[in-house]
Amino acid sequence: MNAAELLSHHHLKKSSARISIIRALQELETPASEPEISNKMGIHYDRTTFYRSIQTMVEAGLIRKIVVDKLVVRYALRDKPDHAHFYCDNCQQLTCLEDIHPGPYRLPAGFQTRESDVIIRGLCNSCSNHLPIETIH
Amino acid sequence: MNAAELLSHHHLKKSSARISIIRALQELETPASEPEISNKMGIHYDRTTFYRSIQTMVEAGLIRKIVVDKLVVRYALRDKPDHAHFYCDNCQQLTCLEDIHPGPYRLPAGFQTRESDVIIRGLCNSCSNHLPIETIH
DNA sequence: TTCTTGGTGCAACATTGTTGCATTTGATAC
DNA sequence: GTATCAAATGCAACAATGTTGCACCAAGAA
Ligand SMILES: [Mn+2]
Ligand SMILES: [Mn+2]
Ligand SMILES: [Zn+2]
Ligand SMILES: [Zn+2]
Repeated sequence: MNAAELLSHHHLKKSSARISIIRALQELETPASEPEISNKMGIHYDRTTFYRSIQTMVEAGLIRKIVVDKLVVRYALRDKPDHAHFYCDNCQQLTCLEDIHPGPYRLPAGFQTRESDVIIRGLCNSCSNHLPIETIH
Repeated sequence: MNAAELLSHHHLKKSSARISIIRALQELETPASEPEISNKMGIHYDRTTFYRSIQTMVEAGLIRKIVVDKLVVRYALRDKPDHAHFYCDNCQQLTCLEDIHPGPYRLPAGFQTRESDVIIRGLCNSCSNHLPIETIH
């Protein structure tokens, strides 16, 4: 599904910023940070517009915002069912754990879930294999 | 358990900053942000020292850092078993869901979990009762 | 083509966390 | 108690990320 189709699917106007953000995310194929996305978007990039566009698309459900930790925020197209994410403390790579689905959670009476996040931090397979234990503090 | 005992329990030096952070968290009784904690700490507050002290105590396992979203970070004493947290999009209150425990998760081979977070966002019981539906956008 | 709503670009600002370095303090040994 | 030394603190400067106000522009509908 291309950028224009995704936008009309979510009842959003087509606009240059939105289209280039979506294309950047499609090329990157993995959840990406603002700097990573802006690199793909080339010149004529405005940070304010980025944040406003991202927010619109997040609220529309087109894009997923994954907050691993303060200073570690990644964005991804919401093209797969919700799933947990693994963040490697060593190599900073974010891995989609598409087999781990959040919830459903049994909440106290009256609480309404809008969205849930599962973030697992640790060492990824590559780092736990290649790293001598002493260097992991 | 008082502040000094908690520190020695975790093999950390007693220091004025650490003690007053712990006391603030004990008084607040709920996960609190840096501004909330610093208010409780009164005058003679230094933000750099706060962040260095918090980091030390988080790494020692004395304090839990709960990242709800960028610009929404809360800290709490790690005095209960790990549990999920509910963040109300309307009133911004963070509720401990002590009955919901994260994981254990079955990860791909080689992945090692160090810590996991479950954040559920939506409307709390108070807000879903009192709020007319139209005002929830 | 015109109209209108909403998107964009820019400047200024806000919040939260970090780094370097000189000074002070807590814990231990004497 | 006093000396010692590593570690904690305080301050200034900086960095990263997101927000707000406002003038201008562009997409989509009439
Ligand atoms: Mn994912
Ligand atoms: Mn809690
Ligand atoms: Zn890794
Ligand atoms: Zn609420």
